[in-house]
Amino acid sequence: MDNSLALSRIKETITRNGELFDSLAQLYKIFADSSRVKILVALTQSEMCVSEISEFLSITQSAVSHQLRILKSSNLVKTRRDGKNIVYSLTDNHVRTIIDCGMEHVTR
Amino acid sequence: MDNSLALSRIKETITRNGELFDSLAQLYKIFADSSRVKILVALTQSEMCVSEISEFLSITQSAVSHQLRILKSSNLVKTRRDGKNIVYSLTDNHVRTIIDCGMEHVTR
DNA sequence: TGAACATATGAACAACTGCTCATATTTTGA
DNA sequence: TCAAAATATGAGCAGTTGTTCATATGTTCA
Repeated sequence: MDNSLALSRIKETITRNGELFDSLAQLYKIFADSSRVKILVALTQSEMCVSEISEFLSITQSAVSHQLRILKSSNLVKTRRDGKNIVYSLTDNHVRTIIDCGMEHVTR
Repeated sequence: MDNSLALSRIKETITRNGELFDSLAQLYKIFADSSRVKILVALTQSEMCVSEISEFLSITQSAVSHQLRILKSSNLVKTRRDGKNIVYSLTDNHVRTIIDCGMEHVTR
């Protein structure tokens, strides 16, 4: 059987949409770190500030802050000020969906 | 408002299920590379052998082979021999689901 | 059998990542 | 107004990752 026609169509798809798949990999890169995943999972439960997050991650406040900056610049979380605290929360429900989706695979 | 009770429950959840979230991050790490994503997307369309994959990725055959080894050892793809060729295909539909899920976010 | 083809493997390297430490910035409340 | 508290930022570093090059392994078919 000759499937070279199908293959060239696939090749075309991958080549033409290359940047799209780059963004996809870029998105997954954000979820590809244990600290960030835990932060995001926690935020699916409740908004919280940096020091609260630091409490259950065994990394410094500085490290948490660095990670939150990555999450914010990727538009996965947003902030609001509450006195001395900066309160972080998820921007939308996409994060929840993506985590649930991966969880389904991990716990299968 | 005092939400310290809720917070300690979240902290408990994150701490107790730490390894689970580690695996989740580990899973996403596999999707966090442009070459691997493109390989997986291609395989959602059709099974194919190493040289065919090399054709539409701008990396060497060796690099493709290295990536396929990662995908195989993570159980995302399986192989069968067909003469001189090793044909790769997805082990199940989880991969498709995860890609679709991320795609939804990227193309929104 | 042996040359040609397809794939796998190992070493080496540059680029990237996540962390800590030190310090800067911003806000509160006495 | 100023010390204390909360967060952000930058430099530096060790560990990881994706690639290439060279080469090994395995398969076909003349």
